[in-house]
Amino acid sequence: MEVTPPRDEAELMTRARALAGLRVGELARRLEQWVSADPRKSKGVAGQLAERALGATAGSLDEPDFLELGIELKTLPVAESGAPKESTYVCTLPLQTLHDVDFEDSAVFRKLRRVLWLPIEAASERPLVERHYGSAFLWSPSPDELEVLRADYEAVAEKVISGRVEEVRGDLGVALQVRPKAANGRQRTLAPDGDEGFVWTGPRGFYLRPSFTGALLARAFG
Amino acid sequence: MEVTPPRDEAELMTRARALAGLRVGELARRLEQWVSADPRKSKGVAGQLAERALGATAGSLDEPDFLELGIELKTLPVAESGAPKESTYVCTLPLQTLHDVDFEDSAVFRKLRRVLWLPIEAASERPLVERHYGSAFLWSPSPDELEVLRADYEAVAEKVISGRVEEVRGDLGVALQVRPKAANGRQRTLAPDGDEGFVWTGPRGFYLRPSFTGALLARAFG
DNA sequence: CTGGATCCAACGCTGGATCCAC
DNA sequence: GTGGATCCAGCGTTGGATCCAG
Repeated sequence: MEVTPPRDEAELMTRARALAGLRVGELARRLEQWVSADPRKSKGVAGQLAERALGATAGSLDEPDFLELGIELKTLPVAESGAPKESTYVCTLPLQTLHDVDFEDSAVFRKLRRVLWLPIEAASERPLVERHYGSAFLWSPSPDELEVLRADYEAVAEKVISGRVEEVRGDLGVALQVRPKAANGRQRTLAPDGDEGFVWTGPRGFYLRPSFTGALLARAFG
Repeated sequence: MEVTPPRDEAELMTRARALAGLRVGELARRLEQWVSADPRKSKGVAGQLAERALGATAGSLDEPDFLELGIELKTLPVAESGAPKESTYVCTLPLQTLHDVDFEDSAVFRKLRRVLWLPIEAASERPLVERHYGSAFLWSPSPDELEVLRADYEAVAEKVISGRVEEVRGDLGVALQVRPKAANGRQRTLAPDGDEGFVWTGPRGFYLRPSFTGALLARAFG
């Protein structure tokens, strides 16, 4: 079952509304995709199923999920309390090429310019296939949110550019956090180290903190 | 069956001499590796079998096949006439990073600094498994050969750096040729295009022309 | 509840080259 | 014979994220 890309925002939202209340297992059945029962082996599966159901461009590299609409899809795991259960992955931290990139030209900005948030139930005692999708909502950062993101981004960029990559840890940032992003802790990649030099370090990614996405949920649902 | 890396040049040459006269199918049997009967699907297999038999470092990335000896292995398909039947792949053309690389610092130079050439029968009507390995010989470029290679390399580098990548075609070069290197013709990669700009173009590789490797054969075997 | 560690699939890139139309 | 097109395996990277120790 392949779904064509949505022609416009209205079509995308119609499809997204049709997901609200659906169990992950039911969507997997419709799309004829098997889902592992091991939680460690089914990370990301709910998001990939949603991509297929909504007609996201398959295998798009460094492009929005809905290319012609300029919209990125993110599932957002929500605990029983109503708060996000996990941080949200944004993109890889480009250690090699951060130097000549202003925030407005960054992958972070491009990814977050327009996001379709799709909440999903995330009580860890409930098996993935039993969890329900929620009501999706479109979001673009407000001027205030943009300034917070920009400040966090620039603090990270400044450290990387000046060769202090080991200071770029998870405790940085109000909204935008940096954490390891790799298959395991032994992975290594190159980062700048002073003029012309390089050091090996762990690959990292940008993430949105739960406090930030929680505020978006609150604004959307009151 | 795993073979340990050769401890020194003498051990490498002893192993290489043991390959002379051996059929590809026989070596595959000893190494317990299946070989496709479709010639299009068995490109490169004779070389990979030789690597395993001689104890080349497995999966070495951008390093010589015999790391501690600084020696690269290349099989050389030889027609009944005694001339090379194909050009020899050297390395990828690094479109992004050619700018600050002199010939002596280039991947081409590093790959060709010291090569163990392993001739192999290449009458196309003979199935791969029936073809025989020949007598291997060590080679390093003579001063004259180095100058030819350098001139070809610099001509290519000059075009790439000045943003004229579309002029970098197979008709360039006396010894060192540039040809497409990709899974298919639709592959695209980025190349410089004037100051700060980029253009999409096909990935390319450096190859040695048959006339060049033919001269090496003639020198080695008279 | 924070932040380091980890999991899978898909795709790209590299290294091994030869195929084959003109 | 030239030179553009192509084939496979192995491994790295990215994009989808969540797991889980302290």
